Amino acid sequence: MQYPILYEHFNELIPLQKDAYLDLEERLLKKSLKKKEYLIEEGKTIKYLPFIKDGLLVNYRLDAKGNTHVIQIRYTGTWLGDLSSFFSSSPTHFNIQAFQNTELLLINHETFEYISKKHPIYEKYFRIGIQNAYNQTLNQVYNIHSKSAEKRYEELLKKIPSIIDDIPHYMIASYLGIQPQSLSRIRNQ
Amino acid sequence: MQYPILYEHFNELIPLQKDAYLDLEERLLKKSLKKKEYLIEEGKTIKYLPFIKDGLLVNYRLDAKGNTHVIQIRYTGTWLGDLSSFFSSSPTHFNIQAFQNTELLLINHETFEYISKKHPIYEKYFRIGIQNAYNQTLNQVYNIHSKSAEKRYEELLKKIPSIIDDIPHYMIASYLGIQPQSLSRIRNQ
DNA sequence: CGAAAATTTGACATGACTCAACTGGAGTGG
DNA sequence: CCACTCCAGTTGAGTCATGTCAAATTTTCG
Repeated sequence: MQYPILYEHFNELIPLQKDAYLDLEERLLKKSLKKKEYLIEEGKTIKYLPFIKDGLLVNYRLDAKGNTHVIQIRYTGTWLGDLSSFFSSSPTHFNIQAFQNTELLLINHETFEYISKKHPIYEKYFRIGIQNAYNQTLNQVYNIHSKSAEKRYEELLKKIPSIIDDIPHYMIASYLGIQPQSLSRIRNQ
Repeated sequence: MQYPILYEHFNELIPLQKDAYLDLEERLLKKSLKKKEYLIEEGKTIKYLPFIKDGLLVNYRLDAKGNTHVIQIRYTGTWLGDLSSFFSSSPTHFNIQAFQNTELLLINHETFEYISKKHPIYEKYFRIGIQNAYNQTLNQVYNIHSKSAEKRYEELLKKIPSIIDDIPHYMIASYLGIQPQSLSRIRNQ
């Protein structure tokens, strides 16, 4: 087994037979990103489901005025791509950028088709994984609506203390839905 | 076939064999809600996946101060429940209320287990359905971060012109993340 | 070291909130 | 069927959190 972190990740959701896992593992593609490099850029069609073997990815969208809006920040041991673009082969609206050197494992369409047909448990696995991501995002909407920027910042820091050193502050500000100046003032207390 | 709207709904995502559909249909439970009645209340554990056969549901959360925050508004032909509570048998944080008389079709655990084992295509169907809901919610986060309350209101009205007559304005305001007074002022132009 | 990028600070503007009062319509009971 | 009550919606005045614009400072990195 080459990637115990991925095997563990599956097993946390549902028990996975080792041979079913290995059947996937040997078909995974690898990709490395250097700091500041992009995994996904707006307008392209996404061909992979990316798992972060080690590193850090930030997902943002650009609005009509060219301002960036960070939607998601994900660390080692999670997935971050664009399911919609991958499954419908349509151009993505997202930009996903690494802010540390990052190692990825990729599933392409052929492999996805193969493993979900051969081992139907994978379809269930992806259902649960996406369901968890959906719940997180509903929670994100609730947080934006119910809490001040300051409180959201505090909670983020509590959840991910290292974040302040991991990515530029203007990206954290954007994730919180505020300007870098405002984050600076919040931090100044 | 008793509920062509549900059959259509499945078929829009992936082709579904009629016998597989009927196998589900005969196991569905029915539930009616009168205007203002609740489908889901905070603290309870959700036992069903609810499909809106006809009507309108609003999903909101209460914060520490007791203020309500509307997260989702869903009409006929869609699902709205709490997947997390249903699948993990944990108490929900959500309140889901009908604002018109509403007819629901319910899937319970037993039925979910039965149909997803008997017809594995359903697991794929739910994966895709949840994936679409997830994408909608990501889009919601992007909208909150990138657009003014006024613009979000305009876009909501454009997407669902009838909404202003369907539910109380204070619920629409909450969905937009603003106070009823602010919505009133926005509308006054 | 030096240029470019990121962060901070200051001054001022503004969108949305809060509190309070008022208006209008829906539903209820006599 | 009217009178009353209650709730939703509106309006006004003042406040506050965050934005905007501009400049200064600090950090990063070739």
